[in-house]
Amino acid sequence: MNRQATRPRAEQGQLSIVLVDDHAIVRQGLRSILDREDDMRVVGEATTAAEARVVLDRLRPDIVLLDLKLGTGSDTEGLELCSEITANHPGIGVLVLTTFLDDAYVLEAVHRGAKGYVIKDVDTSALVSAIRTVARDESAFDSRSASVMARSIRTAPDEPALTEREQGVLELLATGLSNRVVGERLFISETTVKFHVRNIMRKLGASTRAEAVYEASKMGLI
Amino acid sequence: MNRQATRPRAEQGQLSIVLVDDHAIVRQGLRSILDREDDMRVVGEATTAAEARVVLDRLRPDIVLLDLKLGTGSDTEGLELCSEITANHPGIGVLVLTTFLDDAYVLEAVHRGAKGYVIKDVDTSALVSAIRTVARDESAFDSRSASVMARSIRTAPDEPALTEREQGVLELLATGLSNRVVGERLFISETTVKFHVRNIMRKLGASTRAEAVYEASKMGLI
DNA sequence: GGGGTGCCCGTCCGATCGGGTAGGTGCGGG
DNA sequence: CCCGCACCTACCCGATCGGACGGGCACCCC
Repeated sequence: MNRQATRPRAEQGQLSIVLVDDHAIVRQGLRSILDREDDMRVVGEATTAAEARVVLDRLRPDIVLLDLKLGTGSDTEGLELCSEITANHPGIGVLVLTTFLDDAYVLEAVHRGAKGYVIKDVDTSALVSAIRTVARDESAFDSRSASVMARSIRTAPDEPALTEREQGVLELLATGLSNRVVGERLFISETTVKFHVRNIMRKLGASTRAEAVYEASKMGLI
Repeated sequence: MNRQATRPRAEQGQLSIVLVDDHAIVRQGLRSILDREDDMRVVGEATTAAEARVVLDRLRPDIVLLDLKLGTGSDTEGLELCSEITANHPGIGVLVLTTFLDDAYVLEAVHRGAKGYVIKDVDTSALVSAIRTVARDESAFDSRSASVMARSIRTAPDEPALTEREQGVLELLATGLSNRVVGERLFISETTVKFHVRNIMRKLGASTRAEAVYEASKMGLI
């Protein structure tokens, strides 16, 4: 561990990689795995989005392995970082690496320019092969991610996007409040609440509020 | 990596450890971290509950680091394994290691004899210290886990346990079916469905079916 | 045998939901 | 300037829910 890493880029032919993950255990695991590959070199690590911005700006690696769930903060922190990287550093290939498969997240990550999406429970050879794929500027999605995308394309054309108001109504719905009480909380009439509830159910493809809550919960909206 | 590990037990004074986790990355990370500690030695690994049974039976380590989420199968696989280990191998200290904090899981793990509960995003020193704590046969819970337990003690005396029937009703509830239709699906009368729904709501502390679905979703029941 | 629990069923009723109709406002982009 | 969109409101109505009574049967454990 006494190697110097002063140079921003790895040697010729080597892929420089930065790890962004708040789990020390995972970072250590990735390091161990990647250090065994002759053509790869982990040149930096970051544990938060803020730290990642600094590190990436300075090191400009070929690849960044990005965990979308960063810390306990906002769930979109990792996604926003993903957008930023692809916008500001087109040369950096973003390979998203998460713990489990979340349909909404896969799609969001793709929209935001991730070149690959890998679940952490892949074996090590699949991971390094995904990295090489992204390094060739191709897309790397494991079979499960791919099926998620395929499914979403044929089932959900676009719009599960709830408006701000609907989101607020939805959150109160989940706590078991009636339309009338939700209206009182949000200072709107019961009629309006019903209006929003119906729109929520329509957008989520649910036929009752209970199902809407279930779908929203699955999609991570609440 | 060419060391032999033929002997089931580590040398005198060393803690023998077995890793049970389906993520290769995590296992590798744990190995790297623990191998740096002079008094610890990773003597085996397992990726599934079945594999773990064999490995633990043969190696009988001092400590097992157990990820509760094993594979894509049943969510209770890890918990059941936890029970088995504490029942069949009282000498093995179970330190549960999961990706994120799930209130219900922490409690379940404790009930089933886990001596410690650590979230994967702790830093490495906290992890090794937790291992040493468990090795001394003390309890090791990080502050967040401890607060979950404290909270559950004062808010939920015991019984979120749903009966099999209630579980079935709950799952259909989440799909937005009415009491009548749920009854048709389960070949019971609508009245009986209402009976179960009310019991579900009571057990989950919910006042409507929507809230019940939300709570159940949070608790990982559906 | 009593007591606990899971499971099953019924009737009654007021409150609420789901869905339809009809409108209005404000704000931004083509 | 008009269109779309988010947001708000009102009336109506049948279906459903949530909760309150009442009952039953089978099981296991003390």
